[in-house]
Amino acid sequence: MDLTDSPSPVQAPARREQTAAFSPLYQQIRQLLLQALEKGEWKPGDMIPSEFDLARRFHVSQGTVRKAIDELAAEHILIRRQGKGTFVATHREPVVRFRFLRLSPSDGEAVPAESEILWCRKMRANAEVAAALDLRSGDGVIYIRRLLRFRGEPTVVDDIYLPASMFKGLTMAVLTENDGPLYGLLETRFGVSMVRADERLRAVPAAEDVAQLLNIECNKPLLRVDRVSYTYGDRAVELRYGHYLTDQYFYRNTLM
Amino acid sequence: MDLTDSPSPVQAPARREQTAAFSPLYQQIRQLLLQALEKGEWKPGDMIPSEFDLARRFHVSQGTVRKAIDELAAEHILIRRQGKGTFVATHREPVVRFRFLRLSPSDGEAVPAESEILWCRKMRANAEVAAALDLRSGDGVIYIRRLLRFRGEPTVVDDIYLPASMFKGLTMAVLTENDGPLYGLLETRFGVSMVRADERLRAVPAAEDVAQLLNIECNKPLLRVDRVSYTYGDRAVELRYGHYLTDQYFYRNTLM
DNA sequence: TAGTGGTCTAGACCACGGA
DNA sequence: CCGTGGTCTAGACCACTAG
Repeated sequence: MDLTDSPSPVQAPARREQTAAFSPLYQQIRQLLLQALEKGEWKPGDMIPSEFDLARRFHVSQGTVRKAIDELAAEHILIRRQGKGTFVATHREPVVRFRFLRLSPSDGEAVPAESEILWCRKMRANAEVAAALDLRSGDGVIYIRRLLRFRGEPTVVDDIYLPASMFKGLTMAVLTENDGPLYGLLETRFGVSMVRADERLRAVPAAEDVAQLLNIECNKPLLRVDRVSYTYGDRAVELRYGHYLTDQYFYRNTLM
Repeated sequence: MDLTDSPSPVQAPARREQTAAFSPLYQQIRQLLLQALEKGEWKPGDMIPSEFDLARRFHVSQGTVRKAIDELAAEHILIRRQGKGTFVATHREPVVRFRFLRLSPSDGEAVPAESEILWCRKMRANAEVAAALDLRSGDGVIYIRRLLRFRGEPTVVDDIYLPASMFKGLTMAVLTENDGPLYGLLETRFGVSMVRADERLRAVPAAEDVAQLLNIECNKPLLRVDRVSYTYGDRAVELRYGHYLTDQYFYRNTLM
């Protein structure tokens, strides 16, 4: 029984100042679970302890742990499997990739992307990149340009910026030998899990270099997707400019 | 105490066939609540009965009602307000509109849209419209074309198709005198609440008529948004083709 | 002060997966 | 068969709002 997290349980909610910000027990448990994930106590794909074990560890009831896990499951940070246990989500599972790559074919079946790495080099962050990644201008970043094909058709050009300090050893060779999703690589090799991303979409004319890669004429309309990805604790760890050719594919979204 | 919904409570989950599809009590309650909403028992903006009242009505515990309401609140169909009650969501609240109109300015503050109705006429559904709205080709639909401006700048052209049978009396005059959101009008005047929408985004060159309305040159890249909106029970009730000018605005999205 | 939603508990039992 | 998550209950108490 591990008590290190809370020698005197967690802050008892009963005895608190009326004026203090009220934080329910299950939210505190949620934070403790997030911290454990951040520390790497459980890795993507791992099963975490059972609800009763966690309840003992945190000195709360199983129902309270359950509610904390409910929230993390709703955020797709944890995944519950009845009869088996609760697991740390991983981008290696196709169901997760599906959430982050939102291109679907206008007709026909969805098909896995074929990725070709065109560039990978270290450089210094300009003001825009630095601002997005919460770095200082001039800090080291890894720049990756890649081309995605579906059924052999060039469809997406991605320009990706990652903080160099977090991904030491990420080279062309490493990227090329990885045949799964990029986020899967970042997870297993660097221990960084992407949990959320904000995207901004615009229609833009194709620049010359992108047009060449996609085998289209210059100035043809492309869907440009600017993405900032976050890991636990809302820490931005990736800036990505995507150019999507949407003749045969579309970006799907559900409003609720 | 109203028992009409369930003279013999709801189906007791304890005594069911192992092979039968298992539906937890709280899901059955959720369905009953949805049916009540669909019947119009509570209108958008209304407060629904308290959790304890509903528990008595359905012969279940308050906790079970609570879980049903939790789900409907997560879907933004109901809205909980601590200390006040639980309310039926309405598109008149700005917080809801914000979820369905996802354009944000590249810089500066968000600003309300000014809507100008350009067309409103009844016509017959072609195959594409009929398929999207689950109608037969040739069924009556109402076609609306409108222009949205932000700070006076023409930014969005929407072509909207609605089943005529559901929106009898929806005319140019009705649309013009309505100064709130379209979905608010459909709610209060026709009792149809939009609960969910699926969108498909592409980059396309501006057609001539749209370019004129947006005051841009022909073939300039536009973000085209095809939307199908649903009311309770996954019933499609609106097909909308939007053309967004994304020079000063972008479509925002969060991946989780 | 009353009424609403929100939290937390303890316990019983069911559904599911795997040994 | 056991261990996991999933459901349901009853009851106590807290937090928020409004009259």
